[in-house]
Amino acid sequence: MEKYLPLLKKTALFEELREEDIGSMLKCLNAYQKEYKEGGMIWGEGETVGSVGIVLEGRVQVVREDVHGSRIILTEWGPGNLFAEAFAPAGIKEIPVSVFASVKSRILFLDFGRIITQCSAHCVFHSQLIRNMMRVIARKNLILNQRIELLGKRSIREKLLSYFWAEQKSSKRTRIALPFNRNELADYLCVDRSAMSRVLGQMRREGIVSFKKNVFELHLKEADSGTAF
Amino acid sequence: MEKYLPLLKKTALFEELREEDIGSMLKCLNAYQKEYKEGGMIWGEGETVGSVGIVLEGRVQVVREDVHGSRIILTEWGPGNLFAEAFAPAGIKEIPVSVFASVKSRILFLDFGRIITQCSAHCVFHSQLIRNMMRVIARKNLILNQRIELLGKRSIREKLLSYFWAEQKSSKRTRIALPFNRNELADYLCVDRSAMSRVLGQMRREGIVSFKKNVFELHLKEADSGTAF
DNA sequence: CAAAAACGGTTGCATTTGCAACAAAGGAGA
DNA sequence: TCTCCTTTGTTGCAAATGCAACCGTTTTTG
Repeated sequence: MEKYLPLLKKTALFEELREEDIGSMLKCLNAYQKEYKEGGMIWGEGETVGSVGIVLEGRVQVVREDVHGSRIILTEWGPGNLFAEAFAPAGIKEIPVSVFASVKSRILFLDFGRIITQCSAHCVFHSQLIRNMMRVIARKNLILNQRIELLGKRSIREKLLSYFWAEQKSSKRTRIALPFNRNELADYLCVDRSAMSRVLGQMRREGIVSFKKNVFELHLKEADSGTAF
Repeated sequence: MEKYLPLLKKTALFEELREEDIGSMLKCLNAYQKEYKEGGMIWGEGETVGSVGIVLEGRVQVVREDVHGSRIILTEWGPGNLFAEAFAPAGIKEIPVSVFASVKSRILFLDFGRIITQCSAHCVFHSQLIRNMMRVIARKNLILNQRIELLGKRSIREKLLSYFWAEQKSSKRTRIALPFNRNELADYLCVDRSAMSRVLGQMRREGIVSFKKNVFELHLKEADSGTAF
């Protein structure tokens, strides 16, 4: 466990807490780890969930399957990120989504009830933890709003560009390694894979992106977007 | 103010608190009201916001304008609902959205800092208030996820049907009065207004919806959806 | 009351998209 | 190495969508 303390210290949930305190808090939060292989299901739709997950290694996808079998990737998270943090505080019993490990992953689970309940006098960090939890959920809220904006774009091209810009901005690199293969990217942007492939090909021929496998490079600044459509 | 106490008691923020306590809490939270006329701007994109809003009367729309001028209605709230509750806890200074009153509205503002700060010993309700605040934000999180799912639908028809079903389910009526005119509905579903109008016309001719102005009736249960596409 | 603005529907047309089927390329395992 | 399976790109085609323009109706406003 010690191995992951530096990572945990950097997560939003443990912000402003000291590394040496986190260890003792984890016990207080009934923490346990579990490993998942690629494609392994962490939670299935309809399950009852009372804990939050933190990605220690690997990546997870929060997914929802339509009645018609069409699949949408709601969110995707890598190391240091929390997931399923909103269900318990919202009073949701059966979660409306499934969560998968998209690659071999190691997940840390924390008892949600313990996070928001002031335990005993000696655990003085709880109020900080609650504040942090609120911040985590609030930030996720903003991320979801950005996602809504992305999905509101009218064309595949705009969705791709918006997504690339956002990734570029957050990673601060021009070359970005997407956490998706083409199928997953299409499910994330909510478009048809082959149609997306066609648009990607057009954009490549026009010289505004280049890519190889899941590594993309954008030869267009956001400021140029006026010329892109 | 007393006039609105019954409404406030029913809001998620004051859940499990007694009506007579809410009055004194409002002072503690620096509460003040303001009235807006139809179309009045409550906050503009880029403004600094440290308070949360509660709709007392009327309706508000949280909106974001694209660079190209295309407009998307992120969320829409009526009496009893909170808005802008995520910015302050997320540490956002300049809000990335605008908020309008879509009809004549009366808004109650609460100082966010005061909500999450344990004030003094005599205000014993604060921990309940913080728990409630977390629940509010978490629930909104789920609502945003539903919105993402809606926008993930591939056709205007599916978006319309999903929206109608959701409205029907939450209002528990077959006839639903939408809080949108056609332009706004299109901006909410992120589609072209005239294209939407065309699809609505088709659906009407097929007999699966009827509508007059903003009152819609759906002659199709969700279970029938297999036949609808 | 009259003019202006807002609203909602319609239509033609070019483009985009979804869908299905197939082909090429790459990887994993026997 | 060969085979099988997954991934990615391509293509034809019908259908859906965005866009722009226009028109009739309703609502607002001076």
